[in-house]
Amino acid sequence: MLKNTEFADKLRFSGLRPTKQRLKICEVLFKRDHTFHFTINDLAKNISEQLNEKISLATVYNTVHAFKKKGYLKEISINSDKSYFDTNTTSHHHFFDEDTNELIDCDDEVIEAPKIKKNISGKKIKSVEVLVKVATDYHNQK
Amino acid sequence: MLKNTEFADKLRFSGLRPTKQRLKICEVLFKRDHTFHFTINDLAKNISEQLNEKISLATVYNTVHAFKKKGYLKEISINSDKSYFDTNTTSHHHFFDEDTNELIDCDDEVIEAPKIKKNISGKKIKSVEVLVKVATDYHNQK
DNA sequence: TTGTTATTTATAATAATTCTAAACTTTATG
DNA sequence: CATAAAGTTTAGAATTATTATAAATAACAA
Repeated sequence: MLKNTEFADKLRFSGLRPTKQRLKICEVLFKRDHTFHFTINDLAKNISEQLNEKISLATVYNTVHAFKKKGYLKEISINSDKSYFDTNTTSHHHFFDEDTNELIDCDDEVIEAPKIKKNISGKKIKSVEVLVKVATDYHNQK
Repeated sequence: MLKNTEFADKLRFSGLRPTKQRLKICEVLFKRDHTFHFTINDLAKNISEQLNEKISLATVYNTVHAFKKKGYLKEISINSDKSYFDTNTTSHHHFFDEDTNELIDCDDEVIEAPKIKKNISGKKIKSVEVLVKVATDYHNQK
């Protein structure tokens, strides 16, 4: 768990100025025990509720994208009209519960890394991710 | 390769009335040798170019969603502001080329199905899909 | 300090998608 | 085959997520 000065150092180190807004967003995102899956709106809501402060939506967008670019956040692929982000930036997989729209992280202990037997020639593999969609049995698949 | 009357039967069989518009969309989507990855706009463009006809965008949306619900199309998960669909509804995997934004299908011969060692209790697995992102080496990961 | 550069902000612009309600088709039934 | 009921199509409006803009502000280096 990082302290605020450590966030500042880390930001500076990545070439991002440690502004009030960015430090607050760090608090909300990274001062937690578990992975956080969120949309920009979830995050904006958390900021105003937890810190009782308002950061302009544009800044939240800017910051999330800056953090993603620096590798502090990951964008998640699910079929959706919104973008989801993940504070877990390690290589990992997901269960997606179609009943509740909940996304659950898991690692290679739960889902064994698939073997890639051939690759596209001239290209390097950047990431390998598995998405397992689940639902209760009676639920029609979407 | 299906004929138009066969499309009509198939639609009727799934409880969808075989309207002119739906039959045309079937032609564009399913009278082809290879998998088609498309956005709604790609499809609308194909309709107007190939058939030289205009189907209302709303209808294209309606139809694609109806076809998806009936299992004739699959929605694909990539981080994007658009929804992508796939005429390949079998269980399969994807390479995503970050340089060109191209999506390439592959099956278990190329990417071995990952083993799911634990599942969420009370849930049934609806699908298991692997997404492999690739890029040329010098390319910064997105 | 002071000047330069990065960042924040409110707001406008854009783009994908969904909604609406009227017109039109398809289908089932008498 | 006439007709009514139900399903579809349509243009356009509405909604929603996201990006762009440009002026005000804050951080940094000298």
